[in-house]
Amino acid sequence: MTEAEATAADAPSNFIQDIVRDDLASGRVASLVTRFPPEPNGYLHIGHAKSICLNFGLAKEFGGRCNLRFDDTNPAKEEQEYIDAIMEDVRWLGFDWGEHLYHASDYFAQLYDWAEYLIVEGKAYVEELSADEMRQYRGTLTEPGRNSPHRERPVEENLDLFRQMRAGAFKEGERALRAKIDMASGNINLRDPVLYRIVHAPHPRTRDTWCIYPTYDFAHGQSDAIEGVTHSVCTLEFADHRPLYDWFIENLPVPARPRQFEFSRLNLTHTLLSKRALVQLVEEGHVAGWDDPRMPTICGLRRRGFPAAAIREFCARVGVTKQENVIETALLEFCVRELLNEQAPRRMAVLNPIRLVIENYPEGQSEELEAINNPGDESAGTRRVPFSRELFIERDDFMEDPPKKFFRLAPGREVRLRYAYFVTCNEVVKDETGEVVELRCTYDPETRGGNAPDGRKVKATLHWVSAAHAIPAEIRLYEPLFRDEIPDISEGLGNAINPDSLKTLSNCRLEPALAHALAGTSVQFERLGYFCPDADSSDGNHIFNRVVPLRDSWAKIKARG
RNA sequence: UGGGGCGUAGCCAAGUGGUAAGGCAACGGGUUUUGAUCCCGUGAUUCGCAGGUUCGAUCCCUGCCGCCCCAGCCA
Repeated sequence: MTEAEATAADAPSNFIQDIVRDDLASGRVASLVTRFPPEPNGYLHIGHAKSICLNFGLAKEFGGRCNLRFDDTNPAKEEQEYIDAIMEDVRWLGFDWGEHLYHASDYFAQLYDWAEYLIVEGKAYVEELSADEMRQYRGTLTEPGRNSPHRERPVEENLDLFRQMRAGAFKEGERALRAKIDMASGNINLRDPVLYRIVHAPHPRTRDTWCIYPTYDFAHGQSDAIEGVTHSVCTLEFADHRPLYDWFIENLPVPARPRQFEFSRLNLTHTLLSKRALVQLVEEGHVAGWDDPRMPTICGLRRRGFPAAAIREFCARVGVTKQENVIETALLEFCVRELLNEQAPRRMAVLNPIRLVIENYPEGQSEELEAINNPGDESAGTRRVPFSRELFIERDDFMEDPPKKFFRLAPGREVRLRYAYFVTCNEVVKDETGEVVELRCTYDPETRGGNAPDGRKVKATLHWVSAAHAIPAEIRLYEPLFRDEIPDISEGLGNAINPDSLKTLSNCRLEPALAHALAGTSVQFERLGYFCPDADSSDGNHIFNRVVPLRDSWAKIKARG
């Protein structure tokens, strides 16, 4: 168990854990069964990760199980592509549903029978009002609805009509099956909700077996009951549906009595998590795709280099309540740094190179210096880094006329090159535009490895690469996709988007050990941040994503002035 | 003006009758061959507001205020 997981384990339990514990203790349920029920009409995002961690986490904690169930009741919107992507994402997050992979479509026959049962019981009827007319009859939030003129059809007629629906006798929208509950209910979900609608579209799994499909309300609770789900955990916006969920459970001969519990969904600053907004980002071309590293999708986060364990830790830290919340992205980044600090090997890379020539180091000579792979983990070992007369250092690490608090390299100043030598800047070479293009320095051979035998100290340690040995690379720096904490997209996405969300640096230099960095594995570029090879990389074309920068107190000092 | 949910620090979040945990962020200080990590320290005379009950209220009662969700044959 990592330190991070220990922290999460020590956290006080949330209200759902309390409910489960009580239900198990009282014997109301023998063992826990939860489910994660995505609709395969889009990609999973970090909000789903919270639900996945909750449902699978509960099952693991209490020795129960968690089913993966696709809520595939609307073939007009759903696709196999999404089903496959969702399974990949859930697995990547570290969860296993074992044999328990289900689809609401597995239950279409049973659901159909239950619909007829309701008709026979006089609790459902075939509607032939149009969607528009139904809206008229439904009333408003403050006014009760009126009964449909078809509400009192005889059972036989309803049965006949419903069977005709199933047989394909009608076009979409011409008929619908409705529950007969209460058109005057304050809860609009109880005003004779639609149970079945006609959809003439092939279903990804059942193909053309059906042309009528159950609605979410008619499918979800019954699916839970069929699967023996004991605790059906969903987000707050479904709380209004609970009375309907319970109505079906009470009025149908279902094999079990699942119960629904609601928690508040995750919101994150500087991003949007609604499926609609995410689709729009992709379709309008604001990002390169669902897996663009700026996207809050699971595949985007994965490509960016966020470890699954960091996402799990984040989900554990945000808590589970019924309170509306907007989590600062700083917490997510903290979880990523916490884990990567522990695990990521250290390397040196220069993002914005400036040449540094050591005048008293022999031309043509080079040597290898030993560097520690992870100062917090001795078992990570060491590596050798080539050093020579001409190096590159970070442009930000030199100032010709530095302010008081800047203690990196400057004319006449001595600093340490990490794991190498002390160097002193003697001369600044500029081009015709006045830009600094080269630093002429001398080094002290006695400081090999980074320590002065005479005990003299130096204020800064810089990262560097040997010019002749370095490998060129492109590095992509990411900033939040949206300018504001809570994006205002009322004028469209364009105005809300951060124009600097992606900055591409094409003149970067990496130490040779980075030539074989593994995809999906992050490394720390010392003093800069965590980086991860991008999928766009190819042989000889190294591309890295910045997962998250290191904390930077100099940046704060500089910003204050 | 209907129904449902929620109000504890900048952001999360415990506590639910005995005198406000913890994390993130922020800000100080120490260590440091990463201005990183690590360590130490600093926050609520107060729990949306107003009354009431009580020796005692964030917690119980009453009223008020604020925010979110619901009028798809989407989920």
